[in-house]
Amino acid sequence: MLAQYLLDPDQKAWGLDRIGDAWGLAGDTSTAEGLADLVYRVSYPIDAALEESHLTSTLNEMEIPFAAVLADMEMAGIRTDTAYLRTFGAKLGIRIAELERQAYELVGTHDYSLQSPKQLGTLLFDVLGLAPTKKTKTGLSTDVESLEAIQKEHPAIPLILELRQLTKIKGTYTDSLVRYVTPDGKIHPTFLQTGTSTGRISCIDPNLQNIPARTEVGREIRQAFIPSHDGWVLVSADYSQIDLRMLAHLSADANLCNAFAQGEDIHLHTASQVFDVPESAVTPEMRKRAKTINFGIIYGISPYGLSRQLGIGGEEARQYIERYMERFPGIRNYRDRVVEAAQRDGYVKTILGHLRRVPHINSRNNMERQEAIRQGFNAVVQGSSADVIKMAMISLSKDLQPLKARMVLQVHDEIVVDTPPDELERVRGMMQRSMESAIHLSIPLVTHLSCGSNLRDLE
DNA sequence: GCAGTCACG
DNA sequence: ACGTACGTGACTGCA
Repeated sequence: MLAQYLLDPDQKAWGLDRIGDAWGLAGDTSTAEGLADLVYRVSYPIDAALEESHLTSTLNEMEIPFAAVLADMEMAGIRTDTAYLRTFGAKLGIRIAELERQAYELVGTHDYSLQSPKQLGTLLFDVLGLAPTKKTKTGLSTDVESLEAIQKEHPAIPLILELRQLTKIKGTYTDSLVRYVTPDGKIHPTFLQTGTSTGRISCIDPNLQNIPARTEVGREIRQAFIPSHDGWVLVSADYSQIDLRMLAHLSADANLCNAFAQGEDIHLHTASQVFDVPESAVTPEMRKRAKTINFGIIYGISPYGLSRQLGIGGEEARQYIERYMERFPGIRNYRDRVVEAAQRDGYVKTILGHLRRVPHINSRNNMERQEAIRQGFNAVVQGSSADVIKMAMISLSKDLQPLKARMVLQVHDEIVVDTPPDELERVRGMMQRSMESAIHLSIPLVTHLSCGSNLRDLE
Protein backbone atom coordinates (compact mmCIF):
# COMPACT_ATOMS: atom_id res chain seq x y z
CA MET A 1 0.00 0.00 0.00
CA LEU A 2 2.81 2.36 0.90
CA ALA A 3 4.77 1.52 -2.26
CA GLN A 4 1.70 2.12 -4.36
CA TYR A 5 1.23 5.45 -2.67
CA LEU A 6 4.83 6.47 -3.24
CA LEU A 7 4.87 5.39 -6.87
CA ASP A 8 1.69 7.18 -7.91
CA PRO A 9 3.30 9.62 -10.36
CA ASP A 10 0.58 12.23 -9.93
CA GLN A 11 0.68 12.33 -6.16
CA LYS A 12 3.35 11.42 -3.66
CA ALA A 13 6.34 11.11 -5.97
CA TRP A 14 5.80 14.68 -7.02
CA GLY A 15 5.57 15.57 -3.35
CA LEU A 16 8.87 13.82 -2.66
CA ASP A 17 10.58 15.77 -5.42
CA ARG A 18 9.45 18.89 -3.68
CA ILE A 19 10.69 17.63 -0.32
CA GLY A 20 14.04 16.75 -1.87
CA ASP A 21 14.27 20.22 -3.41
CA ALA A 22 13.38 21.85 -0.12
CA TRP A 23 16.25 20.04 1.59
CA GLY A 24 18.71 20.61 -1.24
CA LEU A 25 18.64 17.02 -2.42
CA ALA A 26 17.80 15.58 -5.81
CA GLY A 27 17.11 12.07 -6.97
CA ASP A 28 15.41 9.90 -9.57
CA THR A 29 11.85 9.61 -8.30
CA SER A 30 10.64 7.64 -11.30
CA THR A 31 11.66 4.29 -9.81
CA ALA A 32 11.06 2.58 -6.49
CA GLU A 33 14.82 2.43 -5.88
CA GLY A 34 15.23 6.13 -6.58
CA LEU A 35 12.37 6.99 -4.26
CA ALA A 36 13.71 4.80 -1.47
CA ASP A 37 17.12 6.37 -1.88
CA LEU A 38 15.72 9.89 -1.71
CA VAL A 39 13.61 9.05 1.33
CA TYR A 40 16.72 7.64 3.01
CA ARG A 41 18.96 10.61 2.26
CA VAL A 42 16.33 13.24 3.12
CA SER A 43 15.69 11.59 6.49
CA TYR A 44 19.03 12.79 7.87
CA PRO A 45 18.58 16.56 7.58
CA ILE A 46 14.94 16.21 8.62
CA ASP A 47 15.87 14.26 11.74
CA ALA A 48 18.52 16.85 12.55
CA ALA A 49 16.04 19.68 12.17
CA LEU A 50 13.54 17.87 14.39
CA GLU A 51 16.19 17.37 17.06
CA GLU A 52 17.17 21.01 16.90
CA SER A 53 13.55 22.08 17.41
CA HIS A 54 13.03 19.44 20.14
CA LEU A 55 10.24 17.98 18.06
CA THR A 56 11.43 14.37 17.75
CA SER A 57 9.16 13.13 20.53
CA THR A 58 6.26 15.25 19.31
CA LEU A 59 6.61 13.55 15.93
CA ASN A 60 7.02 10.04 17.31
CA GLU A 61 4.55 10.22 20.19
CA MET A 62 1.90 12.43 18.65
CA GLU A 63 1.89 12.99 14.89
CA ILE A 64 2.89 9.47 13.77
CA PRO A 65 0.35 7.71 16.01
CA PHE A 66 -2.19 10.39 15.12
CA ALA A 67 -1.83 9.56 11.42
CA ALA A 68 -3.02 6.04 12.20
CA VAL A 69 -5.94 7.42 14.20
CA LEU A 70 -6.99 9.54 11.22
CA ALA A 71 -6.66 6.56 8.90
CA ASP A 72 -8.94 4.51 11.20
CA MET A 73 -11.44 7.34 11.24
CA GLU A 74 -11.44 7.65 7.44
CA MET A 75 -11.91 3.91 7.04
CA ALA A 76 -14.73 3.83 9.59
CA GLY A 77 -16.64 6.58 7.74
CA ILE A 78 -20.01 7.92 8.76
CA ARG A 79 -23.29 6.40 7.64
CA THR A 80 -25.42 8.79 5.66
CA ASP A 81 -29.13 8.70 4.91
CA THR A 82 -29.15 9.46 1.18
CA ALA A 83 -32.92 9.11 0.82
CA TYR A 84 -33.36 11.78 3.46
CA LEU A 85 -30.84 14.10 1.80
CA ARG A 86 -32.53 13.68 -1.60
CA THR A 87 -35.97 14.38 -0.17
CA PHE A 88 -34.71 17.38 1.76
CA GLY A 89 -32.91 18.68 -1.33
CA ALA A 90 -36.12 18.40 -3.36
CA LYS A 91 -38.04 20.33 -0.68
CA LEU A 92 -35.42 23.06 -0.72
CA GLY A 93 -35.68 23.16 -4.52
CA ILE A 94 -39.39 23.91 -4.35
CA ARG A 95 -38.90 26.65 -1.77
CA ILE A 96 -36.01 28.11 -3.81
CA ALA A 97 -38.13 28.25 -6.98
CA GLU A 98 -40.90 30.05 -5.09
CA LEU A 99 -38.48 32.56 -3.53
CA GLU A 100 -36.98 33.22 -6.95
CA ARG A 101 -40.41 33.85 -8.47
CA GLN A 102 -41.37 36.27 -5.69
CA ALA A 103 -38.04 38.07 -5.70
CA TYR A 104 -38.12 38.66 -9.47
CA GLU A 105 -41.69 39.89 -9.20
CA LEU A 106 -40.68 42.40 -6.51
CA VAL A 107 -37.67 43.74 -8.42
CA GLY A 108 -39.73 43.93 -11.59
CA THR A 109 -37.15 42.49 -14.02
CA HIS A 110 -35.69 39.15 -15.01
CA ASP A 111 -32.63 40.69 -16.63
CA TYR A 112 -30.22 40.00 -13.77
CA SER A 113 -29.20 36.72 -12.16
CA LEU A 114 -29.78 36.75 -8.41
CA GLN A 115 -27.06 34.08 -8.09
CA SER A 116 -24.31 36.21 -9.57
CA PRO A 117 -22.85 38.67 -7.04
CA LYS A 118 -21.83 40.97 -9.88
CA GLN A 119 -25.26 41.02 -11.56
CA LEU A 120 -27.03 41.28 -8.20
CA GLY A 121 -24.88 44.28 -7.34
CA THR A 122 -25.79 45.98 -10.61
CA LEU A 123 -29.47 45.28 -9.99
CA LEU A 124 -29.50 46.54 -6.40
CA PHE A 125 -27.14 49.49 -6.58
CA ASP A 126 -27.53 50.71 -10.19
CA VAL A 127 -31.01 49.68 -11.34
CA LEU A 128 -32.85 49.98 -8.02
CA GLY A 129 -30.60 52.74 -6.73
CA LEU A 130 -30.02 51.32 -3.25
CA ALA A 131 -27.06 52.66 -1.28
CA PRO A 132 -24.09 50.28 -1.00
CA THR A 133 -22.50 49.88 2.45
CA LYS A 134 -19.36 47.90 1.70
CA LYS A 135 -16.88 47.34 -1.11
CA THR A 136 -14.94 44.34 -2.36
CA LYS A 137 -11.62 44.43 -4.20
CA THR A 138 -13.44 44.58 -7.52
CA GLY A 139 -16.75 46.28 -6.81
CA LEU A 140 -19.70 46.56 -4.45
CA SER A 141 -20.30 43.82 -1.91
CA THR A 142 -23.55 41.86 -1.78
CA ASP A 143 -22.65 39.58 1.13
CA VAL A 144 -24.97 38.88 4.09
CA GLU A 145 -23.71 41.85 6.06
CA SER A 146 -24.26 44.25 3.16
CA LEU A 147 -27.72 42.89 2.34
CA GLU A 148 -28.86 42.95 5.97
CA ALA A 149 -27.84 46.59 6.22
CA ILE A 150 -30.24 47.52 3.39
CA GLN A 151 -32.98 44.94 3.83
CA LYS A 152 -35.50 47.53 5.02
CA GLU A 153 -34.91 49.54 1.85
CA HIS A 154 -36.44 47.01 -0.55
CA PRO A 155 -38.90 44.13 0.01
CA ALA A 156 -36.92 41.76 -2.24
CA ILE A 157 -33.80 41.79 -0.04
CA PRO A 158 -35.09 39.46 2.69
CA LEU A 159 -36.16 37.02 -0.03
CA ILE A 160 -32.74 37.19 -1.67
CA LEU A 161 -31.12 36.52 1.72
CA GLU A 162 -33.22 33.40 2.25
CA LEU A 163 -32.59 32.37 -1.35
CA ARG A 164 -28.85 32.65 -0.78
CA GLN A 165 -29.02 30.58 2.38
CA LEU A 166 -31.13 27.81 0.85
CA THR A 167 -29.17 27.54 -2.41
CA LYS A 168 -25.99 27.26 -0.35
CA ILE A 169 -27.41 24.44 1.73
CA LYS A 170 -28.92 22.62 -1.24
CA GLY A 171 -25.83 23.00 -3.40
CA THR A 172 -23.25 22.01 -0.81
CA TYR A 173 -25.04 19.66 1.54
CA THR A 174 -27.83 17.79 -0.23
CA ASP A 175 -27.16 17.02 -3.90
CA SER A 176 -23.35 17.19 -3.69
CA LEU A 177 -23.00 15.22 -0.45
CA VAL A 178 -25.02 12.29 -1.81
CA ARG A 179 -22.38 11.81 -4.51
CA TYR A 180 -19.79 10.94 -1.83
CA VAL A 181 -21.76 8.07 -0.30
CA THR A 182 -20.00 4.78 -1.10
CA PRO A 183 -21.69 1.37 -1.51
CA ASP A 184 -21.35 0.70 2.23
CA GLY A 185 -23.80 3.56 2.80
CA LYS A 186 -21.11 5.75 4.33
CA ILE A 187 -19.12 8.87 3.53
CA HIS A 188 -15.37 8.45 3.97
CA PRO A 189 -13.82 11.92 3.88
CA THR A 190 -10.09 12.61 3.84
CA PHE A 191 -8.57 14.29 6.88
CA LEU A 192 -5.49 16.37 6.11
CA GLN A 193 -2.97 16.21 8.92
CA THR A 194 -0.92 19.05 7.46
CA GLY A 195 -3.82 21.06 6.07
CA THR A 196 -3.46 24.13 8.28
CA SER A 197 -0.77 26.51 9.44
CA THR A 198 -1.79 26.15 13.08
CA GLY A 199 -1.75 22.38 13.54
CA ARG A 200 -5.46 21.80 13.23
CA ILE A 201 -6.54 19.14 10.78
CA SER A 202 -8.78 19.92 7.83
CA CYS A 203 -11.24 17.75 5.96
CA ILE A 204 -11.93 17.37 2.25
CA ASP A 205 -13.95 15.35 -0.28
CA PRO A 206 -16.26 16.17 1.36
CA ASN A 207 -15.55 18.62 4.15
CA LEU A 208 -17.50 17.20 7.09
CA GLN A 209 -16.08 19.80 9.48
CA ASN A 210 -18.50 22.45 8.22
CA ILE A 211 -21.86 20.71 8.33
CA PRO A 212 -24.47 23.39 9.13
CA ALA A 213 -25.09 23.94 12.83
CA ARG A 214 -26.04 27.56 13.41
CA THR A 215 -29.48 27.79 11.80
CA GLU A 216 -32.57 25.63 12.14
CA VAL A 217 -32.87 24.84 8.42
CA GLY A 218 -29.15 24.09 8.28
CA ARG A 219 -29.31 21.74 11.24
CA GLU A 220 -31.79 19.58 9.31
CA ILE A 221 -28.79 18.41 7.27
CA ARG A 222 -27.38 16.88 10.44
CA GLN A 223 -30.29 14.48 10.58
CA ALA A 224 -28.77 12.67 7.60
CA PHE A 225 -25.71 11.56 9.60
CA ILE A 226 -26.63 8.43 11.51
CA PRO A 227 -25.05 5.49 13.37
CA SER A 228 -23.63 2.66 11.25
CA HIS A 229 -26.12 0.06 12.50
CA ASP A 230 -29.73 0.06 13.69
CA GLY A 231 -29.90 0.68 17.41
CA TRP A 232 -26.39 2.12 17.55
CA VAL A 233 -25.74 5.63 18.83
CA LEU A 234 -23.67 8.66 17.87
CA VAL A 235 -21.88 10.18 20.85
CA SER A 236 -20.46 13.67 20.63
CA ALA A 237 -18.07 15.19 23.15
CA ASP A 238 -16.89 18.75 22.87
CA TYR A 239 -14.50 20.83 24.92
CA SER A 240 -15.96 23.78 26.76
CA GLN A 241 -13.99 26.93 25.86
CA ILE A 242 -10.80 25.05 25.11
CA ASP A 243 -9.04 28.02 23.49
CA LEU A 244 -9.71 30.38 26.42
CA ARG A 245 -8.72 27.71 28.91
CA MET A 246 -5.53 27.13 26.95
CA LEU A 247 -4.85 30.86 27.02
CA ALA A 248 -5.46 30.94 30.77
CA HIS A 249 -2.98 28.10 31.23
CA LEU A 250 -0.31 29.49 28.89
CA SER A 251 -0.51 33.01 30.29
CA ALA A 252 -1.10 31.99 33.92
CA ASP A 253 -3.26 35.10 34.23
CA ALA A 254 -4.57 34.90 37.80
CA ASN A 255 -7.98 36.35 37.04
CA LEU A 256 -8.72 34.09 34.07
CA CYS A 257 -7.30 31.01 35.83
CA ASN A 258 -9.43 31.66 38.91
CA ALA A 259 -12.53 32.07 36.82
CA PHE A 260 -11.99 28.66 35.20
CA ALA A 261 -10.88 27.02 38.45
CA GLN A 262 -14.16 28.10 39.99
CA GLY A 263 -16.24 26.93 37.07
CA GLU A 264 -17.49 30.39 36.18
CA ASP A 265 -19.56 31.26 33.11
CA ILE A 266 -16.60 32.84 31.36
CA HIS A 267 -18.46 35.32 29.18
CA LEU A 268 -20.45 36.48 32.21
CA HIS A 269 -17.24 36.86 34.15
CA THR A 270 -15.57 38.85 31.37
CA ALA A 271 -18.65 41.09 31.11
CA SER A 272 -18.59 41.76 34.82
CA GLN A 273 -14.88 42.64 34.67
CA VAL A 274 -14.91 44.76 31.52
CA PHE A 275 -18.12 46.64 32.28
CA ASP A 276 -17.30 46.89 36.00
CA VAL A 277 -20.59 45.59 37.39
CA PRO A 278 -21.44 42.63 39.65
CA GLU A 279 -22.22 39.44 37.72
CA SER A 280 -25.82 39.74 38.88
CA ALA A 281 -26.06 43.05 37.02
CA VAL A 282 -24.70 41.75 33.70
CA THR A 283 -27.37 42.12 30.99
CA PRO A 284 -27.69 39.71 28.06
CA GLU A 285 -26.33 42.46 25.78
CA MET A 286 -23.27 42.91 28.01
CA ARG A 287 -22.64 39.16 28.02
CA LYS A 288 -22.94 39.05 24.24
CA ARG A 289 -20.37 41.83 23.88
CA ALA A 290 -18.07 40.09 26.34
CA LYS A 291 -18.34 36.91 24.27
CA THR A 292 -17.25 38.87 21.21
CA ILE A 293 -14.37 40.36 23.20
CA ASN A 294 -13.28 36.89 24.33
CA PHE A 295 -13.27 35.68 20.73
CA GLY A 296 -11.34 38.79 19.81
CA ILE A 297 -8.69 38.03 22.40
CA ILE A 298 -8.12 34.60 20.88
CA TYR A 299 -7.89 36.12 17.40
CA GLY A 300 -5.31 38.72 18.44
CA ILE A 301 -7.67 41.60 18.98
CA SER A 302 -7.43 45.02 17.33
CA PRO A 303 -9.58 48.06 18.17
CA TYR A 304 -10.64 48.35 14.55
CA GLY A 305 -11.64 44.68 14.28
CA LEU A 306 -13.58 44.77 17.53
CA SER A 307 -15.37 47.99 16.57
CA ARG A 308 -16.46 46.43 13.27
CA GLN A 309 -17.62 43.26 14.97
CA LEU A 310 -19.60 45.07 17.67
CA GLY A 311 -20.79 47.91 15.47
CA ILE A 312 -19.35 50.51 17.84
CA GLY A 313 -16.87 53.33 17.50
CA GLY A 314 -13.14 52.81 17.41
CA GLU A 315 -12.61 54.75 20.60
CA GLU A 316 -15.18 52.70 22.51
CA ALA A 317 -13.61 49.48 21.24
CA ARG A 318 -10.19 50.73 22.31
CA GLN A 319 -11.55 51.34 25.82
CA TYR A 320 -13.04 47.83 26.01
CA ILE A 321 -9.69 46.30 25.13
CA GLU A 322 -7.83 48.59 27.54
CA ARG A 323 -10.19 47.67 30.33
CA TYR A 324 -9.89 43.97 29.51
CA MET A 325 -6.10 44.15 29.63
CA GLU A 326 -6.24 46.05 32.95
CA ARG A 327 -8.41 43.33 34.45
CA PHE A 328 -6.46 40.46 32.90
CA PRO A 329 -2.92 41.84 33.00
CA GLY A 330 -1.38 38.39 32.53
CA ILE A 331 -2.92 38.25 29.06
CA ARG A 332 -1.28 41.47 27.91
CA ASN A 333 1.99 40.35 29.43
CA TYR A 334 1.78 36.94 27.76
CA ARG A 335 0.89 38.42 24.37
CA ASP A 336 3.88 40.75 24.63
CA ARG A 337 6.16 37.83 25.48
CA VAL A 338 4.88 35.76 22.53
CA VAL A 339 5.37 38.68 20.14
CA GLU A 340 8.86 39.38 21.49
CA ALA A 341 9.91 35.76 21.06
CA ALA A 342 8.41 35.70 17.56
CA GLN A 343 10.32 38.85 16.60
CA ARG A 344 13.52 37.23 17.84
CA ASP A 345 13.00 33.73 16.39
CA GLY A 346 10.71 34.26 13.41
CA TYR A 347 8.29 31.63 14.72
CA VAL A 348 5.99 30.82 17.63
CA LYS A 349 5.55 27.47 19.41
CA THR A 350 2.52 25.56 20.65
CA ILE A 351 2.34 23.81 23.99
CA LEU A 352 3.90 20.66 22.46
CA GLY A 353 6.47 22.59 20.48
CA HIS A 354 4.94 22.78 17.01
CA LEU A 355 6.25 25.79 15.12
CA ARG A 356 4.38 28.37 13.11
CA ARG A 357 6.64 30.63 11.15
CA VAL A 358 5.68 34.30 11.02
CA PRO A 359 8.21 35.83 8.58
CA HIS A 360 6.49 39.23 8.49
CA ILE A 361 6.61 39.74 12.27
CA ASN A 362 9.29 42.45 11.90
CA SER A 363 7.88 44.00 8.71
CA ARG A 364 8.18 47.78 8.42
CA ASN A 365 4.74 47.70 6.85
CA ASN A 366 2.47 48.32 9.81
CA MET A 367 -0.52 46.35 8.56
CA GLU A 368 1.58 43.42 7.46
CA ARG A 369 3.33 43.33 10.86
CA GLN A 370 0.06 43.58 12.80
CA GLU A 371 -1.35 40.75 10.70
CA ALA A 372 1.68 38.58 11.54
CA ILE A 373 1.28 39.40 15.23
CA ARG A 374 -2.37 38.31 15.21
CA GLN A 375 -1.55 35.16 13.25
CA GLY A 376 1.34 34.24 15.53
CA PHE A 377 -0.55 34.81 18.75
CA ASN A 378 -3.64 33.00 17.50
CA ALA A 379 -1.55 30.07 16.25
CA VAL A 380 -0.14 29.48 19.74
CA VAL A 381 -3.63 29.25 21.23
CA GLN A 382 -5.39 27.44 18.39
CA GLY A 383 -2.42 25.14 17.80
CA SER A 384 -2.06 24.23 21.46
CA SER A 385 -5.75 23.33 21.61
CA ALA A 386 -5.19 21.21 18.50
CA ASP A 387 -2.32 19.46 20.32
CA VAL A 388 -4.70 18.64 23.18
CA ILE A 389 -7.43 17.07 21.07
CA LYS A 390 -4.88 15.09 19.04
CA MET A 391 -3.46 13.57 22.23
CA ALA A 392 -7.02 12.86 23.38
CA MET A 393 -7.78 11.04 20.14
CA ILE A 394 -4.64 8.90 20.38
CA SER A 395 -5.59 7.93 23.91
CA LEU A 396 -9.23 7.33 23.01
CA SER A 397 -8.23 5.25 20.01
CA LYS A 398 -6.36 2.85 22.30
CA ASP A 399 -9.32 2.69 24.69
CA LEU A 400 -11.68 1.87 21.82
CA GLN A 401 -9.44 -0.85 20.36
CA PRO A 402 -11.17 -3.84 22.03
CA LEU A 403 -14.65 -2.39 21.39
CA LYS A 404 -16.85 -2.12 18.32
CA ALA A 405 -17.22 1.65 18.78
CA ARG A 406 -15.25 3.86 16.38
CA MET A 407 -14.37 7.54 16.04
CA VAL A 408 -16.03 8.96 12.94
CA LEU A 409 -15.50 12.74 13.08
CA GLN A 410 -13.34 15.41 14.64
CA VAL A 411 -14.38 19.05 14.41
CA HIS A 412 -11.54 20.93 16.16
CA ASP A 413 -12.98 20.87 19.69
CA GLU A 414 -15.36 17.95 19.22
CA ILE A 415 -15.08 14.17 18.70
CA VAL A 416 -17.93 12.01 17.41
CA VAL A 417 -18.03 8.27 18.09
CA ASP A 418 -20.32 5.63 16.53
CA THR A 419 -21.11 2.99 19.17
CA PRO A 420 -23.33 -0.01 19.87
CA PRO A 421 -25.73 0.61 22.78
CA ASP A 422 -24.11 -1.93 25.10
CA GLU A 423 -20.80 -0.03 24.86
CA LEU A 424 -22.36 3.41 25.27
CA GLU A 425 -21.66 3.98 28.94
CA ARG A 426 -18.09 2.75 28.71
CA VAL A 427 -17.50 4.87 25.60
CA ARG A 428 -18.86 7.98 27.29
CA GLY A 429 -16.48 7.43 30.19
CA MET A 430 -13.54 6.87 27.83
CA MET A 431 -14.30 10.01 25.83
CA GLN A 432 -14.58 12.17 28.91
CA ARG A 433 -11.45 10.75 30.50
CA SER A 434 -9.26 10.86 27.42
CA MET A 435 -10.31 14.39 26.52
CA GLU A 436 -10.17 15.92 29.98
CA SER A 437 -6.80 14.38 30.82
CA ALA A 438 -5.16 14.56 27.38
CA ILE A 439 -2.60 17.12 28.53
CA HIS A 440 -2.42 18.25 32.14
CA LEU A 441 -3.09 21.99 32.44
CA SER A 442 -3.08 24.23 35.50
CA ILE A 443 -6.84 24.57 35.15
CA PRO A 444 -9.48 21.92 34.42
CA LEU A 445 -10.44 20.87 30.90
CA VAL A 446 -14.20 20.37 30.73
CA THR A 447 -16.22 18.41 28.17
CA HIS A 448 -19.90 18.19 27.33
CA LEU A 449 -21.21 14.84 26.13
CA SER A 450 -24.37 14.17 24.20
CA CYS A 451 -25.74 11.28 22.19
CA GLY A 452 -28.55 10.37 19.85
CA SER A 453 -29.71 8.57 16.75
CA ASN A 454 -28.48 11.27 14.37
CA LEU A 455 -26.11 14.23 14.37
CA ARG A 456 -28.92 16.74 14.91
CA ASP A 457 -30.80 15.18 17.80
CA LEU A 458 -28.04 14.92 20.37
CA GLU A 459 -28.90 15.21 24.04
C1' DG B 1 -7.84 30.04 -11.95
C1' DC B 2 -9.49 33.86 -9.25
C1' DA B 3 -12.97 36.40 -6.59
C1' DG B 4 -16.90 36.40 -3.90
C1' DT B 5 -19.67 34.13 -0.82
C1' DC B 6 -20.77 31.25 3.09
C1' DA B 7 -20.68 26.72 5.73
C1' DC B 8 -17.92 25.32 10.28
C1' DG B 9 -14.80 25.83 14.95
C1' DA C 1 -8.76 58.56 4.97
C1' DC C 2 -8.30 54.06 5.44
C1' DG C 3 -8.45 49.50 7.42
C1' DT C 4 -7.97 43.42 9.59
C1' DA C 5 -10.61 40.28 13.65
C1' DC C 6 -8.03 33.56 13.57
C1' DG C 7 -8.14 28.92 10.96
C1' DT C 8 -10.37 26.10 7.10
C1' DG C 9 -13.10 23.96 2.11
C1' DA C 10 -16.93 23.95 -1.45
C1' DC C 11 -19.61 26.09 -4.78
C1' DT C 12 -20.66 29.59 -8.32
C1' DG C 13 -19.92 33.02 -11.82
C1' DC C 14 -16.82 34.90 -14.85
C1' DA C 15 -12.71 36.05 -17.18
